[in-house]
Amino acid sequence: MRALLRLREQILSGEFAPGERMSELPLVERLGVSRTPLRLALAELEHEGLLRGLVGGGYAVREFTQADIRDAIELRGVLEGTAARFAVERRVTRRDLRALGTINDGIEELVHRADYDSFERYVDLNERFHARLVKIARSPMLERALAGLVSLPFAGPSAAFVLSEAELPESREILVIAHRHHVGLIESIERREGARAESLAREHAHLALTNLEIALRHRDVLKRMPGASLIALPRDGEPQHA
Amino acid sequence: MRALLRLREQILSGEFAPGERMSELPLVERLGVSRTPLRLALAELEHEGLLRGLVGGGYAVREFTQADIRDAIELRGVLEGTAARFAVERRVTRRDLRALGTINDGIEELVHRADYDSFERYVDLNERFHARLVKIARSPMLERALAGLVSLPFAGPSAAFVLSEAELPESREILVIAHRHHVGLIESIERREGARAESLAREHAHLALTNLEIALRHRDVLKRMPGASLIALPRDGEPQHA
DNA sequence: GCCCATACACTTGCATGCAAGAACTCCCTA
DNA sequence: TAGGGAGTTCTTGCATGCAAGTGTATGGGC
Repeated sequence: MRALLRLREQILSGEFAPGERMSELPLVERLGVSRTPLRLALAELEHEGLLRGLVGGGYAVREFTQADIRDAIELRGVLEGTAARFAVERRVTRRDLRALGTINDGIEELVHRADYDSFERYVDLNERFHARLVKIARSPMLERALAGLVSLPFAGPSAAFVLSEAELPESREILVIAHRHHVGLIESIERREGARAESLAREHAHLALTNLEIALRHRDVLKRMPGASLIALPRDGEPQHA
Repeated sequence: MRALLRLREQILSGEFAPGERMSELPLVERLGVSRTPLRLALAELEHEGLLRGLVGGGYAVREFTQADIRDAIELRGVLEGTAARFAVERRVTRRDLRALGTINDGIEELVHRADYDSFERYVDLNERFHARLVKIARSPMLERALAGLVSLPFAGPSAAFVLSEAELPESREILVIAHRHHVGLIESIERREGARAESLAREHAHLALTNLEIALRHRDVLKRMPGASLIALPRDGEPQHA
């Protein structure tokens, strides 16, 4: 377990160049564990998507294009939209809706604050809102599919909120809009409006995409995002095909 | 690798009771491999969804409810629908469309035949159609998400076609309808009708669900499906909550 | 007779040693 | 000088031995 945690941390902090082969022996002395747990950790991280297997055995850090990130976020929207629709179709309880409402009330209080503690609490509440939304869909399969997506460092529901920490002017508005999306989601689920709930969840994810595109224009901000070194940034003047 | 293949095969053929602890030492002599590759295989199968980790370490064969299976198939529809929409939005090439058409023409020829060889060819062509559909979405993230789903034994695009092999009267009609769905999918993608393409793919997956529900009424047929022993069948007179 | 404590056995997790395979380099030959 | 072959080294994959933790069973004490 130690091997997994330390290795993931080192990968996300950019200590390995994407694409280069990660030989086991150097990693053994770097992480202070034996090859057996290391191999397990490498296999685990391949499943998470952070590593990719090489042809002759061995692994390399995976590199993500901006298109990959866009797709991952959009797919999260698609799956969370399905979660919202499932919640509607499966008669969510009032208790679940109240829980969502309470979390979102907590978010509302924080939207207009600017200190770092508030930011941390915001991220925590936001994660809990999204986790609860998936939970009320009552679908282990859906939970599994979403878990496979948000294991990617930039695909989670709060990944792009490095912006508000950075106090960019756009970030405040985005928090307001995100809160409004949450309100609409609760409302549409309560009224059994499945199609609206699904679209809203998709649009909500697109907000993260907007967030990300702002971050990509402020690369100093992007650097704070864990796993930023895994993103293939196009060299200036070399447009990346969408 | 040997360990992984043999273990998966034995699980799918029902040689382990769902829920019971799979100790390593008995598996070692059963599979004829050492504990090291065995542990890797166990971890791999946990990721595939066939095993679940137990609290104090160790694994058990996972049991799937009918609701799980329904959800997995519906999620495949959601993701393949997204693939179809991506294909539209990303300007699929004529070459890709031709390839889909060619595969589907091959399917049309087989729909009205009844021999076993034709069944095998049908399954092969069907798999290729779905694989190509995902490919033309040009999204590695989407491919990954779908791969995580269809690793489940009953969620793949051809899993429920044990029916037509069994020559049930309903199965012939279902093949005709499935072929028509494929035609509609190609058409809508060609005409850049993203919403229609997405809905059609979803409806197409629902056909597999219909298929499965027929199979659940003919349990002798269900038995032919690999991994059937992992399905929690409700005891008669004990309705399963949907 | 019942409950608690201790000891034993079984389980998983880790480390190390070994073998097989592939790639790279160096040398020899054409 | 260039190409091929052989040797060496580095790589991953597998097996086994060992230790630590947990659960259970048995015995002793209250």
